[in-house]
Amino acid sequence: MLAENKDEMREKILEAALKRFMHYGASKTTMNEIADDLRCSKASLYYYFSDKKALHNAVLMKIGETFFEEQEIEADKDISSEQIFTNIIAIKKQFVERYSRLELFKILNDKSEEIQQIIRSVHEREAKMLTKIIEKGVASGEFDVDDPVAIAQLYRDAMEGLRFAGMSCLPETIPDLDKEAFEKIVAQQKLLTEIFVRGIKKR
Amino acid sequence: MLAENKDEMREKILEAALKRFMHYGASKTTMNEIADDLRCSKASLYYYFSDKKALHNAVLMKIGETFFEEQEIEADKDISSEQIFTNIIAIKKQFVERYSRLELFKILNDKSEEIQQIIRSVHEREAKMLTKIIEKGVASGEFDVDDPVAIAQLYRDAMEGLRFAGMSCLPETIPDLDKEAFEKIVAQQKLLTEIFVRGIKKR
DNA sequence: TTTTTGACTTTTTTAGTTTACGGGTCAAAA
DNA sequence: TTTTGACCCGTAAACTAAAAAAGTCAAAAA
Repeated sequence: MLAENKDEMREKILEAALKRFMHYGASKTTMNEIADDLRCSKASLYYYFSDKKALHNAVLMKIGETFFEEQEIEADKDISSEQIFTNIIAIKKQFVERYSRLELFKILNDKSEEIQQIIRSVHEREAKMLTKIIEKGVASGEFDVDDPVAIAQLYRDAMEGLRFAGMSCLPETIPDLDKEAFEKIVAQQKLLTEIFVRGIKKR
Repeated sequence: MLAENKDEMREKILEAALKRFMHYGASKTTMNEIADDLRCSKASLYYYFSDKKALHNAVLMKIGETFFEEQEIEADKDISSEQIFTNIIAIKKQFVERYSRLELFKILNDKSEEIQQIIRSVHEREAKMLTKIIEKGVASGEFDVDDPVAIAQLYRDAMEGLRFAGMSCLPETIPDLDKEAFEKIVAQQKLLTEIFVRGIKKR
């Protein structure tokens, strides 16, 4: 037996899968390859995960969880809202750099109900966090906004949207973000954050 | 002869092409169909346009020109910057509604040098217009910005980016904008404009 | 001389077929 | 309870042939 118990084996599988995913991309990784890495049979994987998509989702959740925790810790810090936003941008930047080879978009692109559910819950969690930050600002008298929820969503969408700036059309070929373009996007996110914060500040 | 002179014939072809493009989409329109509509031979079209792409580009330029003129007239009006931005959003909205069936993205998606050139010049023209608006605001003491060019580009990218909000991944299938989602994007653009303008206002 | 055209060639799309690979199952073994 | 080899099966890539559309040109028409 490879592991002491079921959970540990699941964990080992997730680690092996993540390693492959980060090296070759999720879509180019076969169940056989993961099994071979673990010196076990493919059938074993199916004992722990009902199918390949379940494995994808589990990997996704695993890395997503730590990603979110980092942000939420940042969000609770007792610093200016603008500083919080900037720090969150930095965390996201790290995350993208770290997991760029993972081809997350290919996993996310499938329109299955499970994935859609995950995406929705991620959005919700992100929205909650951002709303909380803004509400904190309102409570402290820093901000003057009517509808913190709408403002949070707008901020979120604007940040995400900047990633697509410059491509006036839909890129079916994934634009492998060259260092330069990537840095520019981050710089724009920071600048927009600055303006946005000023724009909702009480005066 | 169908037309008095060469320019008039070119014009007639462009009109026929645009009609077809708007009805069936650019990619589903053949040169033969356009020729048949005009009761002329396909070979005639090639006398006026070197190839199909040249026809695409010409149609693009034609509608793009009027589109830009409308905006530039708006940009020169003597009203508040915020009002100008809002009016430009409305013009763009009309334009998208009007030409949505044209499948512009399919034309724009090809990476040929000619198209890229057009896109670059469009971006430049848009940048110039927005920069001018902001500079006007700076001159009148309404705005306080260091680098109007950078701010204009940021505003432009943020507006464009909002179109992609909510799709956390790259949609290879073109999202035919349902009325509802479309209206939401426009609303967000207006709201972000409001905040953005406040954010760069002198205080 | 300028413009148009029918007949032609070349290129691209599409639809149909085959094949190989990877996802997934299961009864038996450990 | 966990693991496995052998097997099945659906699908996506690879190939192919046929159709359609793009593009050319010499000769006719204006």
